[in-house]
Amino acid sequence: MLESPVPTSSAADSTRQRLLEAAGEVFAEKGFREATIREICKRADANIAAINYHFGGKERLYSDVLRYVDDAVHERHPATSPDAAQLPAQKRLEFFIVHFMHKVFDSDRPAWHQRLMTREMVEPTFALDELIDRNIKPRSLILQGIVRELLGPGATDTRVQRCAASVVGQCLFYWHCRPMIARLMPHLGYSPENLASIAAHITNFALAGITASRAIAAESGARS
Amino acid sequence: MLESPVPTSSAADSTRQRLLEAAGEVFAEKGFREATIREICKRADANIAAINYHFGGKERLYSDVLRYVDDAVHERHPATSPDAAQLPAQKRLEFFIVHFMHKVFDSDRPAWHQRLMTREMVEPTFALDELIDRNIKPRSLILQGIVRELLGPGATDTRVQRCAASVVGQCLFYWHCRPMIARLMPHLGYSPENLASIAAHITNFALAGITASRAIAAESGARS
DNA sequence: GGCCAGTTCAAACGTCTGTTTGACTTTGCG
DNA sequence: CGCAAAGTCAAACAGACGTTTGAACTGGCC
Repeated sequence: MLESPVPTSSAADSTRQRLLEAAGEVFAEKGFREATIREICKRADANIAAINYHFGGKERLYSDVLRYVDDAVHERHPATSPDAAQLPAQKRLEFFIVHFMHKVFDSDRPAWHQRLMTREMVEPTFALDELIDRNIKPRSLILQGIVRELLGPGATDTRVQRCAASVVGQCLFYWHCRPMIARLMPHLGYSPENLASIAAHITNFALAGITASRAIAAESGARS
Repeated sequence: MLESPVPTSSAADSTRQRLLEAAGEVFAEKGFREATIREICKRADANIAAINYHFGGKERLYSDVLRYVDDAVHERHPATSPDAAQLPAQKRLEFFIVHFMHKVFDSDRPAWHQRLMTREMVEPTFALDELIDRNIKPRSLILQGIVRELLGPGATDTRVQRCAASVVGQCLFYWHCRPMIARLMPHLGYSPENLASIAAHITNFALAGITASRAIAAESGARS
């Protein structure tokens, strides 16, 4: 109502849009259960009944918000660089890790995304399966492709997946354990420089780990 | 009432004890907010008012449960082997990783522990600080000691902490992202053999990563 | 027995939740 | 304009929640 930059969206979408934004904030802060539609509506300057009118209930609002935020954030943060085909696997791994870290710690509007995802991991809701098929699985396959190339031909799926897990696990630790890290190492912040430095560490660490895994595979393969 | 193996505990502790056990279960399953004292009391065969009588409220019950479970689990799963002093750092790292994985995926009674800890990470409560000082910090220092030895003299604190983070991050990924892993790689279970195999992978991966980090430190140190 | 602190119990309280209701206003179109 | 559909709003609803209450029961001690 106050602003409608995109003329194609009807005026009716305005409250709907504001509700989506406000709900993203509140759900990320409080989680599904602890978030109240009263607070969401207050932040969106909407009436309580608007949620049931536009979304049909709190649950359907939640899954709509999740889809909305997930798509927005995956549009902002690509998993592969445009010229990926010409880059060696090492560079593509570096690109993946750097952008993964930036996606996770993006302090811009869709900062709720990672919070919402984390909550889905702690207590999956009806909305998780769709998210995985839609965005997580494709990205997982991209990473596995990179890792497979680094492991060389003949690497088993299990080995590829474990190495990929080691990559993502290193990145996500800084997110998942933030409250603990903040208390154990208060000096460690998440400035862009720090993020880049951490990403560089993870890349080196992972490349060495993958190379070692390749050597072990070759060794046990030769033995058999 | 039905059983009191330790004669020193008075009969009055019986309901209190049952409430602690039941509350551990329910809090782990539902989280603090979504867990209801009515369900806890039903599982403990106690009256609703018992919680306020014995603990003084839901919040104080929660922090008592957290302390209770945390101590129990850290007693079961040591961070260092008894003969640690005589073992090389590689072996101590392996021991740490294997037992860390077992602690996290312990399917016995205190299986709630990791769930409760994860919830504290997603939304820290008043109880987190005490837990960190009591159990997490000492274990973190043990791991940092091992890593520091592997990195060699002169390793900066930052480098030590990042390598330690890479170790723990790899382990916790399998826990934190369980719902996702279950959907992306349904075949991957958490049997003891699988756990041991994953621990072995992480150990090798981490040792190679730490060695590489040591080489980079030496290189940049030599350059300056 | 008489007494009292410790403990249990069913019932009720006040508050907060998501949802529904029915009247009201706005919008789009002939 | 006239009118139906779309949207908004304050108020009320029914249910669940944590907590409180006051009476009933338990056991040990004089």
